[in-house]
Amino acid sequence: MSWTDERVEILKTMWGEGKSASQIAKELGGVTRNAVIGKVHRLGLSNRNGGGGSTAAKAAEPAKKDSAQAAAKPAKAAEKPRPAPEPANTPKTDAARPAEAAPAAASAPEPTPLRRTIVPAGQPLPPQPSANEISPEALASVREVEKKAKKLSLMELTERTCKWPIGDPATEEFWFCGLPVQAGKPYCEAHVGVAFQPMSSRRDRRR
DNA sequence: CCCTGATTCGC
DNA sequence: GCGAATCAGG
Repeated sequence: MSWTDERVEILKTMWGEGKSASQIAKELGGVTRNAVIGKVHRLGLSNRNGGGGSTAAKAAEPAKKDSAQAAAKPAKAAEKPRPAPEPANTPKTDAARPAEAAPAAASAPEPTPLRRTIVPAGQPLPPQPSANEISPEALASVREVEKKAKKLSLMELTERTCKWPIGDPATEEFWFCGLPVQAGKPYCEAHVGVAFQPMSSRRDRRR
């Protein structure tokens, strides 16, 4: 497979939308995520904004044995042909909402058939409409997950099993989720969702 | 172990 | 230019 204009465009679009290299590679087919990343770099569009689950922009410290490329890239800011896709958004409360939620929502398209906001390639994903409150989806997925829980005991927990407790510790009805955790988090995707709340929502527990 | 992107370097 | 291997990290 070669990087045809079409494929490059898909790459640019998806990368711009925050898709991961592996996702893009899978989408394109015939290439590995390494190839995608390599291409991304060669195209000069590496640092995309994100934060969240992004681990990028960490290796700024070469610390090589040989003095190959001392000063890396002092000024790389290349303008992107992507004008602020935010026409007239008027957040009443605003309160700086970077993109903390975006990656989380786009990180698990496979397992959870939540909202599959497929964007017809062509134009980048404009705003990130889905303001993530607690989101009924999150709660729903938690309930869903609890049904699929592996019901692990304390002793069975490992570093990569969700440690979300389910049930009442005072009864027999108690176990841990046990599903695979996402990154370095203690919980699975769904439970991370409810454990790490935006600090919004949940405000009123109006019971 | 899963995953992420970054970088290097032979091709 | 390409991308596997490697690196660095969550």
